[in-house]
Amino acid sequence: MKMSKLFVQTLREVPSDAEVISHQLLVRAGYIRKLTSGVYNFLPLMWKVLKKVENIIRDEMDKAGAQELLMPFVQPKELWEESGRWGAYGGELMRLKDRHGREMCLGPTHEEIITSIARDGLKSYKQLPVNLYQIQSKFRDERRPRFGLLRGREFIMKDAYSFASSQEDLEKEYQNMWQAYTNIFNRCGLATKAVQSDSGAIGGNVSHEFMVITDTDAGENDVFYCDDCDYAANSNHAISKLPQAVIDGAGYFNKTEIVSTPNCHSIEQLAEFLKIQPTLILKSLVYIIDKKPVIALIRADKAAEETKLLNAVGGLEIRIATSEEIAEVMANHGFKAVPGFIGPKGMSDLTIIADETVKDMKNFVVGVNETDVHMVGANLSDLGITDLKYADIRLVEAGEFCPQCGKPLKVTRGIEVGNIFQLGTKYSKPMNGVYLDTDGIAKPYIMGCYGIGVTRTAAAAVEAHHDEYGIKWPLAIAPYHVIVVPVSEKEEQQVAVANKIYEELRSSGIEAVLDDRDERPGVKFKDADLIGFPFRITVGKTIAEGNVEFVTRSTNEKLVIKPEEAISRVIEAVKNIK
RNA sequence: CGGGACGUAGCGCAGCUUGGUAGCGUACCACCUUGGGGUGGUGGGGGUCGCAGGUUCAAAUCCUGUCGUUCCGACCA
Repeated sequence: MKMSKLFVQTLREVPSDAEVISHQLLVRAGYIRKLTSGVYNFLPLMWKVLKKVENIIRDEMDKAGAQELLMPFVQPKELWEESGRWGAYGGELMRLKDRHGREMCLGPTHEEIITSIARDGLKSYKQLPVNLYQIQSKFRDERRPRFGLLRGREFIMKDAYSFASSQEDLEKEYQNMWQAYTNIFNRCGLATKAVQSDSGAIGGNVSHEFMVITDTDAGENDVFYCDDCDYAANSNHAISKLPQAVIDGAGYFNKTEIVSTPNCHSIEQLAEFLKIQPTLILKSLVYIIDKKPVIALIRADKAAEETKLLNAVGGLEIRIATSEEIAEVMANHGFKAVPGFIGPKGMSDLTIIADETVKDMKNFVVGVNETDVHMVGANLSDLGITDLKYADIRLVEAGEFCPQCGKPLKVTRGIEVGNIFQLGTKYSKPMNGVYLDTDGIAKPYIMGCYGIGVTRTAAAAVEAHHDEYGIKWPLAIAPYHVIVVPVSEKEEQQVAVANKIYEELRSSGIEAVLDDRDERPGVKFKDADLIGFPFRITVGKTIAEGNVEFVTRSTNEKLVIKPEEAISRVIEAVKNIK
């Protein structure tokens, strides 16, 4: 491809709406263009990158025995009602009506469709196990699209679904996909960590997320991991062992009584006022889960993790209550305490979830729904709670100890590029996706699903590989392998040699660009760095000695070598990725 | 969805307070210049000032509404 004809417009300035580096660079280097919020045009350079990522995925999925198909993007409401998700899936599901008023949605994922395909075709245990996948655009009407391709509304995803007749076969396929994913991300030049993750409100099934570790804002997930063993988990799923703490207030309080604690609105103020550790305080939080108030109790030096709490309740939507809503809950129970003094007392008609940390607390401090006082030396029996459910709803913090080996946990941020999930019969059961087993009995498929964000993977590669000048694509997913740059279009010898190198590269199957623009060298170099060609062959004044300059973008290492050697280095590198 | 900010040329922005010819940089076109890290100059093309309504002799500017974008909090590939 000649640079003069390549469809790319580079920008000097950062677009005002681009927050993270991958978004900024992909726009500046002419890969993407926003159409509307969370929806992007993939321009020719981007499309080449995406196709390479897709083809790596295809190759590994096919090797792993999966079969590619393609399902529709627009889906009928009826299937979603069968699975129960028409109601359960929130605002992310883009719903629309056709001209006859039939309700449809844009596919955010395809469990319903694949299950309907499977139940038509997979009738016998003899046909199982099977793994089917597609690579396709998805649409999720995100509450807040941001970070460019990292969280778009329309994005390209590889989604695979496996069907098995036993849990053992499912687990075998799960491991199979785990290995395929490891291969895929390695080939894309991305180091990933597989971490345990939350698997949604329904069912306690197994799932792992593949995270690209980037300690920047672009990593939206907190990942806790242990250096001494293989433990790694998303913050919404992580567990930990806690260090020893003072959790019995017997030495601090002689008896159970109500004491005055004026203006102690925060845990810090209260702990300081009473001259105790926060570990002796029971914190009471009010959440709104599926529109109903829920009381969460936790030792006050720890924070609640909302996804865990949501799962403990079995709800779909969670948020912290506003002060108005707290006032309303108080009023409904005959209290009028302000936040800071609320507690579970007299709230037994509400769902009350207590964190595991609460179990061992004794003679603690707790709010009793009366402003400016707390009960000290209290135990749960003093509060008249009749119904209490214990669950782990605690947010893990760095420095707590690994649940497997007891060493301190570390935290980092990660971009989730893939996820594997043991679904079980979550969809096959309600949708009547069944096969006949050896005993002649119809049984639901035991399913798994496996996703990779294709567009997100490409963006994550930019997050992981760039410098102040631009992108440093891993060779396997770069739009082109090499750019050949004659320094001056006026120098006949430079132009002639550059042309010859370019033609030789092309005839060797190398994806090359020739920068034939009549631009100053600075412009050409800046564009080459920004766009991120893995190799640059510059033909300049050193051609007088028969040499060219060979620059490796990943390291910015510069060599002055013969043209033939530059060519063979590129050919060799490209051979090694295939 | 709640809270803040912003909509003026492809991109980045000024102008608005105090109403009166729509500007700057960059990108694009032409010519000259320069030729190893976004060279310098001259001349050009390109804008219903997000949209609608209102006030006014006159609205980018003031008022009302609306749509869009974006940042901060709860979900996910």
